[in-house]
Amino acid sequence: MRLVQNSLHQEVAVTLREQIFSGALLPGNFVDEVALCESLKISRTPLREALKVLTAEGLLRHEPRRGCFVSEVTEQDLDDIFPVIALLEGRCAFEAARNASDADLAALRDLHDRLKGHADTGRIQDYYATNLLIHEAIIMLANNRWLAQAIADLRKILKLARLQQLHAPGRLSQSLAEHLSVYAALMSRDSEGAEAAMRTHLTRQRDALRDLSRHQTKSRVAA
Amino acid sequence: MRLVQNSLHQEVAVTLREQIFSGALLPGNFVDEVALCESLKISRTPLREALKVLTAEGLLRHEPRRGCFVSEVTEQDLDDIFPVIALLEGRCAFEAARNASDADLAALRDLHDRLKGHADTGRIQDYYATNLLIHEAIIMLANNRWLAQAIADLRKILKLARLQQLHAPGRLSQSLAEHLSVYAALMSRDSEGAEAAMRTHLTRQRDALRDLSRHQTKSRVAA
DNA sequence: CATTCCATAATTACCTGTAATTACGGTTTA
DNA sequence: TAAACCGTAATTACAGGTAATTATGGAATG
Repeated sequence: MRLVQNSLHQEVAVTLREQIFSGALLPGNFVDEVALCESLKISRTPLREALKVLTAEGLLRHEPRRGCFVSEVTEQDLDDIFPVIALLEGRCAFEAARNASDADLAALRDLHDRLKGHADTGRIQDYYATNLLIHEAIIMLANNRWLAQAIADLRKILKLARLQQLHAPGRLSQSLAEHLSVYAALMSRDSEGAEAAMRTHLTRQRDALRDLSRHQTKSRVAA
Repeated sequence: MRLVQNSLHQEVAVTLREQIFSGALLPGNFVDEVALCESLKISRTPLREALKVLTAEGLLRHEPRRGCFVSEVTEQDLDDIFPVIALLEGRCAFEAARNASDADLAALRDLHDRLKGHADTGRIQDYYATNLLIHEAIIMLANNRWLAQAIADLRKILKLARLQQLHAPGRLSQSLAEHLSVYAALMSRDSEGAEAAMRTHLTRQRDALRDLSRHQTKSRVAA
């Protein structure tokens, strides 16, 4: 019997990711090693190892002899990332349409019912949580480890960007309709239709974000 | 003026990658920390930091309290990875057809001339080197940092797998024809044609490798 | 004879000290 | 007054030591 306790640097990496995604460490911020060591009550070695890992993931940027900074995501990055995710998740939808069992489709149906419920009642947080579950379910159904990995890598960066953004107001009903379109294609085992619908969904999501950020910028300038 | 000397762990990471890709460290092999420290004449800290980075990249697998091992790539991995690269590099070709300047196309023409030369004279090593240059050129022309990053991540794993494989004998002329097909589409600014041709090229490459590995396995069993 | 247990050796993981580099503040100088 | 220079403080990077876990080999036991 082997009871492998994870390395400390792995747990520290998890903690750091949480701190970044929760906004405790903001994009552009300097990562203070000694302060983190004290707050986490660990020594510098495992922390520094975790920093190397997060840097390799793209969440941090490392400047030799100067330290680590939380990565900043530009509009250009989003313009680059979204088409790639659309491509990759589109492929997931394509494969999912072929692989999904009846039970899988039933589970998806349940998720979409909940999604519609959240959209109708306007619960944005719940909507996004369920939305994420659906995306993850479809990614799982594609049953391709490396496809999933590539998407996860990019989604990490998107998650960073989301900290700098507001949520679009009228986006929910549009997003729901797009999701139902993907779902309908999956139900009828239309792989190409599912792929196209998923691409459309993610492309529109980028469009919505872009409109929003334009508005944000304008109000900032106005204020 | 700032003269930033790279961190030691970064240089060690580069060295380790070279050792892996050159076959000095083979897939499945245990990575002996103390032995590497002595051969590289460094202490354990920067080496261990580099190991964390390579692990995050997927080149190494880390088992807590047991050490690091060079990743092994299965046929299933290849079946998963190639379609994704085909998708991503297909997109690169699509964008390249739109972005390429006349000078870019001229440079590509030169590369393809050399590719043909190597194919005609049967210089496999040179062929693969030039082949790689063409792929990289098209990736650069797509001008999408994250698309390039995703491809680079996956190609690292492919490079690992290539150590375990032979080269297909009659593949060169077929590969050349596929490349010329991509090139022709780029020349005529046919983005969708370029995308489709690049996908075909990478799909066929997987097919060729699969046939080869079947043959390898059979001869191993026979021997 | 196989299996379990224990002690020892080897190795990983973590901590801390030292060296090296950078940032900062005050002083001097043009 | 502004700019450049130098000394000090702070911080990163590397090295080596200590603790903790795992692997190994031999002895004891069923």
